[in-house]
Amino acid sequence: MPQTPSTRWCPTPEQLMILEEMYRSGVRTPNAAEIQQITAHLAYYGRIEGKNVFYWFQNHKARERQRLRRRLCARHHQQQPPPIPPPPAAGSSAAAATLHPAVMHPASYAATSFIHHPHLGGYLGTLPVVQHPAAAAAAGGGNKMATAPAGGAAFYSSGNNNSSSQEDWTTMSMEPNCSASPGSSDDGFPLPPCCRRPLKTLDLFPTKSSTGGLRDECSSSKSSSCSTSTN
Amino acid sequence: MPQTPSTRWCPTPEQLMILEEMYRSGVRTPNAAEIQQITAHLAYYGRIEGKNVFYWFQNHKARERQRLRRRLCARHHQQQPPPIPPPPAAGSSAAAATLHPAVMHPASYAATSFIHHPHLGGYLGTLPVVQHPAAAAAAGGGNKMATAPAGGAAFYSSGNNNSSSQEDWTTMSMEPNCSASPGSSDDGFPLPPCCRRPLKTLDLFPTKSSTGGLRDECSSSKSSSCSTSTN
DNA sequence: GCAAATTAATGATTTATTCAAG
DNA sequence: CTTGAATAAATCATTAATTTGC
Repeated sequence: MPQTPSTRWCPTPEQLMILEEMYRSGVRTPNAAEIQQITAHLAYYGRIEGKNVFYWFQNHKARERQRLRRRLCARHHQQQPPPIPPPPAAGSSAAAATLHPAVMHPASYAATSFIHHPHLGGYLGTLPVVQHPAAAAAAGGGNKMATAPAGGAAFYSSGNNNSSSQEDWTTMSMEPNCSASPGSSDDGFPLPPCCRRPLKTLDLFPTKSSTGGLRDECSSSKSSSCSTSTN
Repeated sequence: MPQTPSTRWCPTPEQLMILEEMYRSGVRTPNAAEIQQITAHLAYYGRIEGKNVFYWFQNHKARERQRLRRRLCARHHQQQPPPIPPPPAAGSSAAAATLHPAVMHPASYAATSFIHHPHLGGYLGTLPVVQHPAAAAAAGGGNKMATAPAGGAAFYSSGNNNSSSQEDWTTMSMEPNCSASPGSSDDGFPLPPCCRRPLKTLDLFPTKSSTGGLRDECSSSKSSSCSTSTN
């Protein structure tokens, strides 16, 4: 085995820099098409797959939030506010810009601001800052791709029986052969936009408790499941 | 628009029956290839996509567990065990079989029992009961498909800018053009099986608190969570 | 008997948690 | 310890049941 078939992706510094820049620019949950673009561009700097990009944003978002919570909680506990409350990544006071209020309507994403960053000249310029993946639903493709969007992550099953898993089931939308809701329209299912609202996507500090608030995090040992209060 | 372009999949009774039968047979997290098979077969009874199958198993598993937890908790609280603890769907006393201990090793799935059910003559017979998606990793494909498995769910971004999102990024694994770990092996990435163990997958009753124990569930409050409150 | 209003189920997404590689 | 990868839990949102008023 020549060059260590590492099991997991090791982002190169360039890749990382670009990703972080994008994150700071507001990209949080790129959809399939965007991930594809990003992957293609980052591939110039080293091996990378779409799922890596997806996971990176997923993890980065989650851990940023986690870090913030932990920090906040610590401050709240020991009354010792650290100098920089929420320093996102490498930015100035991008705290307000890092995460948009997320109250925009999905339909507006399609035409949302295009970012022009020095580091990412021309690249990010072609990538609309889409906060919510569901946004594109408003665009409504014409073919089945619209119905069966594009693919996803999670459940990266390493799917390979020796069977033929060439095509991707995520994009597979089949039509009935006999009866039961005769979806005859081949290009049918215009996918009624039904513009999903931003879903909430709790920005950083959900106001709605809903278990997703700020669980323990701060309680030194993870065992104490935030048992201090009501729970 | 002829026939109600419903935004979400409405399983036909036949589809539902088959799915439940499969679930009862032990199928919990089919991998991409299996989902593809299932989808293809179910498509005979009505429109269906791969993601629908994925989501169905995901939800069914989660809600079965939830139901059990809730029930157990209720029983523990009011000391009044209900007559039929977990009557899954159309099954007999499948309670014990509904949820396997999930301690089997992934590698063993590949050769696990093939099911022959009266209702599913010949169909389920061709589908190995794979519990954990990672199982197939042991089989090891040969090409890039092995590296970028097959696709997933979650983050079904309805991905369609007007851009070209034809191909799926989930299967997209790119090679560097210049340097940085020149993954030259075209069929490379033997994908070291590294058979993931079931992850713990807190079976039903996690012993490790970790917040994921059995939160409220049973606590009367949080009623309905539907329309009356929060929203 | 039907149709609007409510409630219960459940399909679809997002977030949190966990494991393990480096 | 950091972080990529993966799964489970929580949440949102829509559809089907069910109820209620006429």
